[in-house]
Amino acid sequence: MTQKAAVTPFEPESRTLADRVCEKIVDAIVMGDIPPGHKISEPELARTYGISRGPLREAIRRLEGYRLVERKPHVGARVVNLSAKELIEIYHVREALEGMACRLAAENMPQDEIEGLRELLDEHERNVQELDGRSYFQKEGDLDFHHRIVKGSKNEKLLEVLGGELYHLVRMYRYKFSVSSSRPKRALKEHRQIIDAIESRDPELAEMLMRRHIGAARKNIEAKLNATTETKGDNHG
Amino acid sequence: MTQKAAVTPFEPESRTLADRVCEKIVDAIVMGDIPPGHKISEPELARTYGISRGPLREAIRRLEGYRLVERKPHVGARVVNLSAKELIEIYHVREALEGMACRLAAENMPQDEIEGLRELLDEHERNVQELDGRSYFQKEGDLDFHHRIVKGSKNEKLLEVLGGELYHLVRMYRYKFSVSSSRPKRALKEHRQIIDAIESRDPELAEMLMRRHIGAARKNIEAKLNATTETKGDNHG
DNA sequence: AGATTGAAGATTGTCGACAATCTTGAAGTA
DNA sequence: TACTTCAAGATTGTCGACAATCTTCAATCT
Repeated sequence: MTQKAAVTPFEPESRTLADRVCEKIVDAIVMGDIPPGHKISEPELARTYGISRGPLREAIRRLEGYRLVERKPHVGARVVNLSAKELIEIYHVREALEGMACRLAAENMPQDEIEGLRELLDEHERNVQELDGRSYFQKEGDLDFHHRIVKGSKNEKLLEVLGGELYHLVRMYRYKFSVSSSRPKRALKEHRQIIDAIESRDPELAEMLMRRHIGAARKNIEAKLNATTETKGDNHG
Repeated sequence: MTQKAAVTPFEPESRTLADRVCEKIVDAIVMGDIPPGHKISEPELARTYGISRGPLREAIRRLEGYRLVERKPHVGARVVNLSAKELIEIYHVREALEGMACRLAAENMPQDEIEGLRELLDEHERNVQELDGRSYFQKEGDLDFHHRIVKGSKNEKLLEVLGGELYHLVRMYRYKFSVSSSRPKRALKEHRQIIDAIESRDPELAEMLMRRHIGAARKNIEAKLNATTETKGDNHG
């Protein structure tokens, strides 16, 4: 708190190089700038981001923890290319985990967070009415809704697993499949039912509704996949 | 397949240095040789295992992925020291995840794996009768039972999450709390009920029984924690 | 022609050294 | 005495270079 801020020209960026570069690569992968199945070349990325291979390898190792890349010894890392089966598997995991999160949220979520969630849903409703159908922002909003419920469960481990391993993958693939946002009104109604159950402090109902909600999204994807499998086959030709 | 094997004296150890050292450190932490809360010194461990800091940092980063250590920038890594709250949280996650695994196992587990699981339980029963009470091996056997069911779900992501983030922590703390092995006969009976439900291809019942089983273990730990909290306070003084 | 072998190139794994940051302890002051 | 300051030591972050391994592709053999 002395003149420290004056000495450093722009920002000290207390975070490490690996931190920042990892974040950038995550965005690049999630946004599709680095497509699924693409090779992760250490020298190339090191040049791209202007850093040495040391912190870059640290960043790549973190991406592996996020399940965004897969590494083989002496061969290198590639961006994951989820098969249809794996994508469905993730939704089974989400159903179990977020169902439990919803149950715990019904027990532990503070009243003010519940009210904040209701305001979020009101905002979503305005977006849905406005765009009426192809609600682009609904996707982010949907993840925000789910994220807040997990936080409301007050279970740190739940947040770690969902946020650390599954969240990035879901973000990565939400652009391909319009996951429940194809029926935004229906999803919004389900969201309101869920928050009602949480506010009623009814853990069993809250869990059941969330599992049904995610299960419906899964079946929606399964249907789309079955439809496209006929014409296009598996992904990644 | 030429005389390649003759050239290499002992074993090529195709695995990387980081792989082997990581495994050793995992064992050291799980076995308690490196106690919870202990500082992970890079130079010290590098000397201990006779390697450079490069692969050692790789190993430590992997330990962070296993949730066995926590790192802070410019400070270092420490072995995690789970609070009572966190330990309970893990059992909530297990209840959700393994409940789903059990549901899926009832749908997907092949008949031969089910029979293998029955043989495992027969072996457990012999151990229980033999030792009648303090069944040391029951702990490993219990984890083996749960692991096989997760494999039987045929859901790779489920296996990744449970095996990658939670399994090591459960192994690490199973020595402190005798988790359900305090009632081995009861646990064995529950295991048989679960495998019956799986063989009956009854997903709902299978999930319910597994969740009840893990929930009972959790309540068992909660009781022990409440009992010891009075005398000893939180862990890690 | 097709398959196999081998060498050249590139990439990953490992190492040692330097810079930046944190921790520790003593010296100095109110 | 208690608190602040600061300097020495140690630790982590970063870098560049070398070694081991993999990949690629051309030359050779069947």
